[in-house]
Amino acid sequence: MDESARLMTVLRPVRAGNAFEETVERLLQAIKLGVVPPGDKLPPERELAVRLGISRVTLREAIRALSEAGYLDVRRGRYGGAFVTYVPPKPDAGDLRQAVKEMGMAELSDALTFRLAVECGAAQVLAGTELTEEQRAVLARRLSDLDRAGLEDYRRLDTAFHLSIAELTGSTLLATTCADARSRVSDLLNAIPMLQVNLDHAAIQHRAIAEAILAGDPDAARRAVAEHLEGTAALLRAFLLS
Amino acid sequence: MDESARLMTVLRPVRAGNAFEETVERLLQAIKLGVVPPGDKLPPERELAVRLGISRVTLREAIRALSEAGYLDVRRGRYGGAFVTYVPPKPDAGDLRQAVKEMGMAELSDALTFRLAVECGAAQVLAGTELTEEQRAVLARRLSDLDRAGLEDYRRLDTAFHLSIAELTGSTLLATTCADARSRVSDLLNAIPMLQVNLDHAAIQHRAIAEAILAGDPDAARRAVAEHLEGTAALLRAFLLS
DNA sequence: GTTAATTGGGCTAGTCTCAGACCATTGATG
DNA sequence: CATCAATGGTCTGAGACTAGCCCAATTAAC
Repeated sequence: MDESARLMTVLRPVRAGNAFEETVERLLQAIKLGVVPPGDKLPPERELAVRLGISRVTLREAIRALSEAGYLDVRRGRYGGAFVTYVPPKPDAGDLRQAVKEMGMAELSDALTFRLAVECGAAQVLAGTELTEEQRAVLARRLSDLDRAGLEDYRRLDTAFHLSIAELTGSTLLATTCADARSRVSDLLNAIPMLQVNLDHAAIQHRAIAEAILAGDPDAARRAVAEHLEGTAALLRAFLLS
Repeated sequence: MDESARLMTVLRPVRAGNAFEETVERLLQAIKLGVVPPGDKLPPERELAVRLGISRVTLREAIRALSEAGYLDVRRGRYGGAFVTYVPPKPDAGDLRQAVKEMGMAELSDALTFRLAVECGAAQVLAGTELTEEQRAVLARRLSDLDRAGLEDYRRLDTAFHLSIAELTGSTLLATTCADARSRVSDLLNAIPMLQVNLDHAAIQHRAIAEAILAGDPDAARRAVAEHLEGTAALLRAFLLS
């Protein structure tokens, strides 16, 4: 609360790391968020390097690192590419404690608060928008995909549902921010055991979120998202103490 | 709404530009948000370079560029430094149209949506928190500073009030995101003429925001911020058409 | 089989960026 | 008026990053 708190905020590091490190982070985000699902491959190196705005050399270093770490399987030749081999580890409370330990409690709390704010904001904005039939269909589709998901695909489709809300606002900034917020907690979410009672509960909350948005009720949308995310956060704390 | 919208979102450029360009952006943000007010100086080069995580050479290039552009006055010797000379230009509808033209309508709409979402999210989160006496005092202080502000300081203190809300949540991520969102529209806000009737209106809205937060009412806080920002956005559009 | 298209693998010369050392200037203080 | 601490100004050698080019492997299609 210092007068110069804003100095710390604005005059923070310009770059989070070198190009190699940032590229690894970004690819890991694509993999862990399920943007490129297991079995699919990344775009060709030349194209990907252009998209990411880095040289192919740097991109290849990042891909090699992820390949050695077991996230990718790189194959040469036509119809080759960097195939995603990563599948989220089975939920485990030990992994969870380990992940939180590496992260630190302050950072965890920061990440959870951040996610709560931006996802509530996105839902509220979307609920306050006149939606086209196509937009409504996309949202409904994501919800039904999630409802029908098996345990294998649950996390990926859950991510897809949540991120779709931000994407449907049409704001690129908001979409990237929500993706960033989600990826900061994705390892933790993956470590939470998936009990049927919790899944049922989440399904009801997801439906409430979609309905509030479709009904054009920003307050209800905000409340529904807040309730859902606070429930998830509580679950996380519970398994941390177990 | 394409299935691969998420590919575009995640596999976007890793870096917004080279170190020099990003540093100029960041310093400009500090100056335009009033984090370093006119007449004050930036931290010494050596210290600033460490904070920004860049070399002194690169930092000096950025400072020289801003100095040549008239934002800074650099003086040597003990008690020297890079002094901020920038004062926001007088509001002008022509400047506004010019700024919007450079920005593009799509980007403008993105920035406004983004700001709406993150600032509402921050207010909602803060309202849902048990506030200490110190936190309440900071918020009240920022509000009264703004109420007593002259036209000279109005924008800077308005920024301070808005950013304090995010800072008080204790989330660094949220604070930096709100600062980023604000700086994307700060040139536009500066170009809006400050009519007394609008200032009076804004003062009432600011008070409503603070009261909702202090009362611990997330829905009211969200609504108050949304109303305030939508009012500002409407004002902006009005002057764009004038 | 042969071919051709696609994709990963690797090299090089040039530019950007960095860390660290040293120089030049200023002005408060004794 | 001499001193000295704080600050900007400058240089250099090393490492990171890039653009562009060509090579190697793979496989569908003929």
